[in-house]
Amino acid sequence: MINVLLAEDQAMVREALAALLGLEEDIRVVAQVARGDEVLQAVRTSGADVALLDIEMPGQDGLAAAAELRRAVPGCRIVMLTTFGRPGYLRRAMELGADAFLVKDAPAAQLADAVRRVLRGERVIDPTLAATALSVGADPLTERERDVLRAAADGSTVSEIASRLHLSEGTVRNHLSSCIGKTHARNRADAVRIAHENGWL
Amino acid sequence: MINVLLAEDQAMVREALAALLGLEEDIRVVAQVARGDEVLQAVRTSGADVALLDIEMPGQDGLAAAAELRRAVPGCRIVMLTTFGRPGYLRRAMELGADAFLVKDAPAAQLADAVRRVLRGERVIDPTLAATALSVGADPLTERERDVLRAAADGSTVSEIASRLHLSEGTVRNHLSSCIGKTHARNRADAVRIAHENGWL
DNA sequence: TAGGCGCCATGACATCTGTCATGGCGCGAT
DNA sequence: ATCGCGCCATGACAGATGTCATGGCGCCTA
Repeated sequence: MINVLLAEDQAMVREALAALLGLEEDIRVVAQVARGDEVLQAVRTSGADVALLDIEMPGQDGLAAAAELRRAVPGCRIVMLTTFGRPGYLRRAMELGADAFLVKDAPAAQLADAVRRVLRGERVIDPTLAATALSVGADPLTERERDVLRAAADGSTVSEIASRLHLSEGTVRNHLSSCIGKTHARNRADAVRIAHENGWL
Repeated sequence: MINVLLAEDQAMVREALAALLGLEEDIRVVAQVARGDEVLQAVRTSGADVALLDIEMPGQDGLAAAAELRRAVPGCRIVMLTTFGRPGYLRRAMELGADAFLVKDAPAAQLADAVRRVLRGERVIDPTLAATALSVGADPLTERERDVLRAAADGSTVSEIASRLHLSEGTVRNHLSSCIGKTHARNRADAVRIAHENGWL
């Protein structure tokens, strides 16, 4: 019997996935959480063999939760399950040591399949997604450039970003200009969009 | 026995929801589609009593599908099911004559509950969401302003938008300025964000 | 039929943005 | 110990953006 923990913030989706996994004879959902920062605790008390982690979650995102889990409970297998097949997500998940990466677009049968396979020591990744992730390349932005671009993502002006990050306006403009260049964007908003789609923010 | 059609583009979520509804004694999922433009056809051939429609879907969004369905098969109940509780979505769904509006954040039990209730002629809406939708007010943008703002959403420049919509650059700037004023935004990107969050795009 | 409004346009203006050159500081690698 | 690079900053410039006044056209409504 495989013990699975389910981490997903949308209650209806989470419980639906639990119902789906419940149909399998050899799988049992032993814990459910809605926040990233509750994953570790729940894995410990439930003794789950596999953690199924969504990425977009409050508290702490699924990638951070995976990193924490990998350190604290190395024996627990990690399956990332996300709406968005952003190349950067896949890359970060793999660097963190996740065992599988699934998108919610995939047929439901792949879920139970992935759970069984990671438990046998296999790693499960959509080949198409892997290919695009490799072709897109790694995040070209520096730490600080990411900070600034994130701060610009909601439509803030340069002066607002500058005061929020305690920088001069010139520095903010320089960082943004650099982001625009590195992402091959036409302007700030375009750079935000591209970075977002690639999973760099 | 209640016959339900499920329209949701993410296969894993769709099949999970089907599994969830399948646990109910009195509910049967008789059709599943992944695109908005396949809803009507599927309702007709399956003879579903209730259509469960996601909003974000390829082909045609769930709201358009609901409008089409309401006209062609008035007897079929409509339950909107969406990730985002955007006020504009709720408002449009209600104006279209949807019978229920659920967000995926809600507990799973509400799904089957809503299906049963709409079949008894009730309308089901989250009261909190209804309150915010009313307080936010209706979409203040004109048809054309929405077009222009949509075209600006991907970070396009004024000249690109102008040529795409066959307008002069001045007109585009005027429309955008008007959008910024009506949404109380600080600039174009902010206006896009606000309109998006409110479900106006 | 007169007014209101959406839509399109022009021109002028102030401001914001994006780019570039330049330079200082700190850190890690060769 | 020198080089490269991330990081921060300044100043200057061109071009993009946002605002405003103004006006024409068509449509609907009072």
